[in-house]
Amino acid sequence: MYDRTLINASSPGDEITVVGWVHEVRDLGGLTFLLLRDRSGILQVKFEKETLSSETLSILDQLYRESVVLLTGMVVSEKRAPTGIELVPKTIEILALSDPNLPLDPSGKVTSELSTRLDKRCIDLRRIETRAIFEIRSEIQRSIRQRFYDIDCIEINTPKIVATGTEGGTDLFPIAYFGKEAFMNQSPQLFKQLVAGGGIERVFEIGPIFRAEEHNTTRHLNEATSIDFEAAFIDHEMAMEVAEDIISIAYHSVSENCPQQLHTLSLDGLSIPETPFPRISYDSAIEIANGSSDLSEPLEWGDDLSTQAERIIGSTMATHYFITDWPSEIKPFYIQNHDESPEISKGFDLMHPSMELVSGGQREHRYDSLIDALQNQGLNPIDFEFYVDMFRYGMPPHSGWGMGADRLVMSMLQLDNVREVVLFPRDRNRLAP
RNA sequence: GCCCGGAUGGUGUAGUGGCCUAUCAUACGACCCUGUCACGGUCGUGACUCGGGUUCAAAUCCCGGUCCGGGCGCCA
Repeated sequence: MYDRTLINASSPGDEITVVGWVHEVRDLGGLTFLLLRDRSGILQVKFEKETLSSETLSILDQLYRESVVLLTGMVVSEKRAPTGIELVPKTIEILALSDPNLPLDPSGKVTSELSTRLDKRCIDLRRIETRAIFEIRSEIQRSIRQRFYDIDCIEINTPKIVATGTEGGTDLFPIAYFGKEAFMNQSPQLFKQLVAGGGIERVFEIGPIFRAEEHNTTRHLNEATSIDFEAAFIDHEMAMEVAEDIISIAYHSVSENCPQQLHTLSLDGLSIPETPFPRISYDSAIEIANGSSDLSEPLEWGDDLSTQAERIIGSTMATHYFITDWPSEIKPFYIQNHDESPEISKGFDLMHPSMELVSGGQREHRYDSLIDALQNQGLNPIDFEFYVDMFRYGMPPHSGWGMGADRLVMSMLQLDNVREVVLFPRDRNRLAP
């Protein structure tokens, strides 16, 4: 559209055309500085009034912050300028005028509440901090995708409209489907198993999941992005190795490729968690929690870990860690149990000190055991026929996991609300934009 | 689902019964200013979530609604 030069690619002596947003105007009287912002940075433009035409002066007068302009001119070296260079303009053209009453301040002089920022996300995206978050999120997904390809995975897409839930169907969003009962899928779980256990063996998917729980926390959403992995002929131990490798590669890539964005977020020298992550059993997790005086209610074997318990264990571990050997009864039916002690499962969780990041395990691939497991959890195998039936035709041993992409970004960037890392979050009361 | 908290100019805030004709910052307008970099200075514009109640008097107390934030449960 325009043959333009990016701000960070312009150097002294260049005759350039730049386009972008008016970040700020500083009128000193005879001299006016305009700070122009594009996706690459901010450039100071100098207007000396006595050299300007009345036309240019009147344009300058209408330029509210966040208006979009096109400027041509000469880049000069100027040590008094913030970036060491400034633009001496020849022409200025307004591409889009902005209303002066901005719904939030992209220059960051006045802070805005998260809810205001989410309501006006388009304007919020003009803040360099917000942009840094999504640039990093993209790098995380790019590097993870790359790693999956490197370990021979195929990227798949499974349906988001389903007839039945993963673990029952209580917390699903019902939708109208030509007169039939249907739901938004809460997880690709069953489908990715069918693909991995089909002929493809190694698969991954990065896609949306939907949960209808009316929770109200800073780490839950009703629409989230899940990074799913599933592979045939690997056990839960190997699946854990893949999980920690994926986390590790994400940290390394961001550290290496996003120094500018990390700096913007005051995260210079991002610390990279060391692998392998410690593995602790469910039993010792309970022990750690119960050994703390901060725990208000002691846990009994078979209880799920409370948020408080998770925090206590997290601060004790002080790094990413796995919890293994969970009681079978609190893991889903598709998780395989240890043959020698069936009350213990081959399920695992990968925890960040502040929250759960990954849930996975070795799957039950034996038809009879799977039917038993379904029934033990009060589910009707008939409801899962499309899935269960396939286990009659040579389902290989397989394992996998699902990782909360939003939580990965949130925990890496030490943000206190998952909505910060989702462009247009869906929560209990937010459905737009 | 249970529980707690909040709503004041465009934005972010101060204000716990009369001192509020409501503070400050930013924004916007006018004027001054040729090296700002959160530019500065002077003046100005602009707001109490809605409905009901208590009171001589309500932004402030009470009840209800709406909207929002958060904790727990559960999970990714």
